[in-house]
Amino acid sequence: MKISTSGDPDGTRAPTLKDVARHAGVSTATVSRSLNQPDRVVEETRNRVMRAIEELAYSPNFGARALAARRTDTFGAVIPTMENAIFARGIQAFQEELGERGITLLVASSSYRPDLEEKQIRALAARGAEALLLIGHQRSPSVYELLERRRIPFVVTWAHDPSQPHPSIGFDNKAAMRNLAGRVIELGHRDLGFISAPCAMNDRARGRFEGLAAALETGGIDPTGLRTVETPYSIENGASAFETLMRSDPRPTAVMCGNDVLAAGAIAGARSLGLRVPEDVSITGFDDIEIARIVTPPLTTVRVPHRAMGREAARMLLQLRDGASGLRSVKLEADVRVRESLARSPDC
Amino acid sequence: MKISTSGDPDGTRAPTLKDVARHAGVSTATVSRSLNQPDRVVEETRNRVMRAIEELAYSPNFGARALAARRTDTFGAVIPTMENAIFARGIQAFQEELGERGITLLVASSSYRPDLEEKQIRALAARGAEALLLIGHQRSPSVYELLERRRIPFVVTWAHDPSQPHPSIGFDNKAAMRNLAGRVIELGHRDLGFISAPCAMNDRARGRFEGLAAALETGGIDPTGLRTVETPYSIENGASAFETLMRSDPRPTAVMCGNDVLAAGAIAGARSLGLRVPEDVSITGFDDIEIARIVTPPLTTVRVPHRAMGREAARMLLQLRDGASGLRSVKLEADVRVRESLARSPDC
DNA sequence: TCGCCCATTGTAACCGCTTTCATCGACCCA
DNA sequence: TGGGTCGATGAAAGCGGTTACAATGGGCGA
Repeated sequence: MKISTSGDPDGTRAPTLKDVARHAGVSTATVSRSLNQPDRVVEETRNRVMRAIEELAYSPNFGARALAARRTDTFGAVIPTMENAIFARGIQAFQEELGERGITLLVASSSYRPDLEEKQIRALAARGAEALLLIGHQRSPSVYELLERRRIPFVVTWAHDPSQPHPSIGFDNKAAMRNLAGRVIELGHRDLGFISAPCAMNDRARGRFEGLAAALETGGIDPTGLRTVETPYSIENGASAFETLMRSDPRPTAVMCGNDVLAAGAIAGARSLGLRVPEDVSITGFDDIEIARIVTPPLTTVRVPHRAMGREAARMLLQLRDGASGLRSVKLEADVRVRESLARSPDC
Repeated sequence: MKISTSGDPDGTRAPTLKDVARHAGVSTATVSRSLNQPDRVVEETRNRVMRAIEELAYSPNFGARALAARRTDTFGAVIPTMENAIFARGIQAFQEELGERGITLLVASSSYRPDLEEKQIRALAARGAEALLLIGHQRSPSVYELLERRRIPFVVTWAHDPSQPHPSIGFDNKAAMRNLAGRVIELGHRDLGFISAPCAMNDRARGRFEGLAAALETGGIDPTGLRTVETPYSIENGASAFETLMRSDPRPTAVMCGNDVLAAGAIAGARSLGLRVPEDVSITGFDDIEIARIVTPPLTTVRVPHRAMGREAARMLLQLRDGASGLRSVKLEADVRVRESLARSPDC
């Protein structure tokens, strides 16, 4: 057993290209080529190298490789939360699409906090992310400036707003909510409650609110009668917001929620108040995540094109990274899914 | 405006330390110090440097920094899936604990596939992960060998099995399931169904199965009467497995599930078969994730110490990274949570 | 047999950063 | 006033890879 000559008597240090080269009796260039351009190395040599790699349990240092090759084959995504499944399906599709192209995805979450989002974006940039997926349009101009200056292509998802300057792949939150609210109103509901995510710095939440407001106007309902509670996404918050709304007078006959998680909480809240859904009160959600189908009764909600967004975002980012420019935003459809949690108003 | 002298007429290249140094009229060493040991640089100089950093929208290249400093301050975790919330809370706690120590977490998922898990572990190692969190004991010896040779400390979570050679932080899946099954049997259930995750390469799933088998034996019930379906975790699979089980004769009066996701599916399946839970059939889950409380009826399940596992894993890994050795496995408690989905057998 | 070409491999510069060591003054005390 | 000390800064050597370019030698045609 030969003792390593470079100060590491312990054997503690991870093996490097140089170690492999020495072990195989070739130069570092040959090892590198064996790994990256196998056909440029004659088979016998390559086998020797591979054996050395095996024997030393070598794996290349990603940072060093990225540094030398000026290529990371890494994309990033910053999503508001991983705690519930809102973004899971979309990110999964995004990842699958990238994986097929040999690209690794780094996912970070911002907890819906703009400052953390900026930090995460910087961290991903520092780690060499060559393109980024972001959620929603709204963020500090300094972030856009950073991305611009670092020439990091990005795409906004989960929203579609042609008035925004940045390319996006998503759906019209406002229109979707307007449709859904239209259905609710058609069923005779006049006293509505709304449980929303905090709208500050969340254009999706705001869009949904505006959609609801627009539907009220169209339906000839006084928008000042709308009771709204803003609360972060969670089952518990949904339940307690629901209970708050139910204490208002007149009591809502339908409670619409900014997403399915809040709506699931609302259903739980209804149960604990002894109210039947939808006989006593209708409840709607948004997103059509798995939870929507398993609560009792199943939720009327808006089906969001999760997987399509992820897939399209991947395609667009790949093109952008490869130098494409002037790509157009993609608008996907988000349609209403009627299930049992919505029924005619008991007041009718 | 001074034109950069190093071949980058486009300004395309991300700014480097050198650019900042030149812009601020100092050496690269000073810039580096301003960032990493601010007190070793006189205030006026530091301000100049910071301004330059700001103006150039500089952020350090992580790979290069790691390379030079031989430190990444990055830990990794490989979990089987991100699609449902099984691991979300634990990982969240893990991340929080690490974040307080200035450590970044990289999370990868293996889709319950050993080959992918190994690949992800290698990828994390290549990215410089200084310690790893893994789920369950069972994996190829070559993985353990790799970790050993690369001297990457790791900890196994979501399982506790003192007979295993590697340190773990978790609970006894078998004992927990045995307890739960004991309750079920006490309530008079004799004909049981079990919906399990695929047991191959999943020691947690197998432990749960063994716990159930042990409880049957203790209860004097013929284990060959147990109907089992193995299926990957998902609501849909839970529902169809439930329907399969309900076609067996004698029909189970209680269906136990390997986790809450399958159980939620089972409840949905019961609904679509027109069966009442728990009057016609009892259903139990495992994990006590959010979903357990919001399905109707709420699930009887096993409360898993998600956050404690994540927190303890972080602490142990920090110690291991800092050279500690001989740390002992930690056994946490996982106790039964009785809710309405479990009732006395209708056969009684 | 000689010379040329090309496939194969090696040499060494460089990627962006940290860190050791040397340098340079300013300041203090004798 | 001279010498020693010490804090601030700079020069330069790597960290572990990739790759342009050079060197080598075997095969082939004339």
